[in-house]
Amino acid sequence: MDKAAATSILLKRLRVSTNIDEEDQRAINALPIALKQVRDEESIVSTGDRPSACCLLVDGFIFRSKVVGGGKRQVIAFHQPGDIPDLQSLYIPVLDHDVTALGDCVLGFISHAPLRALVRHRPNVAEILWRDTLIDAAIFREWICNVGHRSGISRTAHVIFEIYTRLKAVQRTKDKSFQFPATQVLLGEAVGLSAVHVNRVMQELREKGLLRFERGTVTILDEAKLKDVADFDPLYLHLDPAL
Amino acid sequence: MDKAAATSILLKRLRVSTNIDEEDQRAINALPIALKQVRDEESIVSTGDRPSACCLLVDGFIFRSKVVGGGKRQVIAFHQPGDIPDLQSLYIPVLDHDVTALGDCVLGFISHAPLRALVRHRPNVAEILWRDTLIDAAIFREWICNVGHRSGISRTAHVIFEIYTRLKAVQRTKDKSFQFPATQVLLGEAVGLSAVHVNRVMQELREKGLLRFERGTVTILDEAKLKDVADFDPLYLHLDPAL
DNA sequence: CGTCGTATTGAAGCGTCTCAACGTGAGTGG
DNA sequence: CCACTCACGTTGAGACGCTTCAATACGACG
Repeated sequence: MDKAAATSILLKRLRVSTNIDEEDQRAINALPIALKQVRDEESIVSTGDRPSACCLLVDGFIFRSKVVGGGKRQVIAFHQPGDIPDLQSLYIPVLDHDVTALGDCVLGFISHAPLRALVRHRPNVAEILWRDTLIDAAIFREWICNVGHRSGISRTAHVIFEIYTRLKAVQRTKDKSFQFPATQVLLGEAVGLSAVHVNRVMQELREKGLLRFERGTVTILDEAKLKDVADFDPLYLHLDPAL
Repeated sequence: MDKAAATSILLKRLRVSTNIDEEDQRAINALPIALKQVRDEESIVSTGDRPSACCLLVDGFIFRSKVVGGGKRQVIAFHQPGDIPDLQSLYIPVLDHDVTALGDCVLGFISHAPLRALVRHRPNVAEILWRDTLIDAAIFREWICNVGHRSGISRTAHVIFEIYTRLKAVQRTKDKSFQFPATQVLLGEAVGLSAVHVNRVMQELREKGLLRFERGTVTILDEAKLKDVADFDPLYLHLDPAL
């Protein structure tokens, strides 16, 4: 895993739009990226930090979380390769949540200065990055609905189906299964359920033949039914930038 | 309420940063804004729409919502004058939620074309607008925590304290009270509680001497205690752009 | 081979929901 | 100006989803 791999992931992500021209690509290629390995559960940036770089997730998973009254933790997002989980730090200096590695992963740090310069001089790139943060927000909105109005089984199915859909979009699923090293405890922190209840929900999902969730790998057994139980409509992911 | 008033609200909002220069202000002043009155509960834009303009809230309140399985509605945001609730439509063509008037209000529509041109030629303005959408996202994150991990009374206190804090920041509160024409049903849709339970929570908040919520006006009785019950930390609002 | 994190199971408790009834005030038409 | 209506707020009672606590099982790892 080297700098070229990181640049390639970034380019792939930005090139979803046809607006990127050769000049833009050259500028992106010229971007300095500092690679770093982090291990499972390792903190990347935390609440109150004022980072001077953004972090591109090159390989592995990341989650973002906030601490809610009395020390409980709410997971607010899961990220996959290609995502820049703290892109907002470019324009909001103080971080209002924590970013943590979910399993071992590879990061590429891009300093704010060159990134800001890129955004200033390459409006096409700026638009795509802005758009990326807007989709981030769209996912947050869906998560509000998820924890706000769906039942335990439905919301659990929903987060998993979301991850599945996003991974499939970048060819990171094998058949109907994918790696996802979250524990039931962490999943509970994401959907606002106790770990005990997540466990019961998982059993129900398994018994109903919808999915298996075991030791870091998820297998979708019945995609249509799962989507139905999850009350999942992919519109909010805005996967096709033309739409 | 005329176009000058709308432009003034917009300028005030954008000028939070010292980065805006005279040239930027001229460009903002030149922006065509079409005023429109809408009445309580009237739909402004809906899921699936492809708006060709963004809407600046000039006076009144707006809420955004999504429909969750089986017709239930989740309110995902409340907006106040100066906000542009559908700014994201500038770069995400299809809307993934509904935008509705909360009480009668005055809107200023700004077409995408001149807004995109402004963003292209005035990077200072682009940054502030981008920042605005990032703060929007920060508020969504906090709402996930709210519905995910807080008790009924705490989450209800939290939304109200958030509105209070944001209104105070733009001098739209009188002493410790402000206008807010939401019903208990709508509030329930925002915090993920039934209307019946919101009612009971409101009684508890009143009995504890924390706040009164009556016919469109909210009065904060004990700011410190309410903040405590709400588990409220204003960091996520990023009110001071210098921080 | 013991230890520790994770998954699993059971049972009791409670926060919130649902249903259903009733109160209240504002607006409307006769 | 009264009677009607309707939306909103309020109250009570029973049901249920989920939590908490506590104990056990399992598997990875030093």
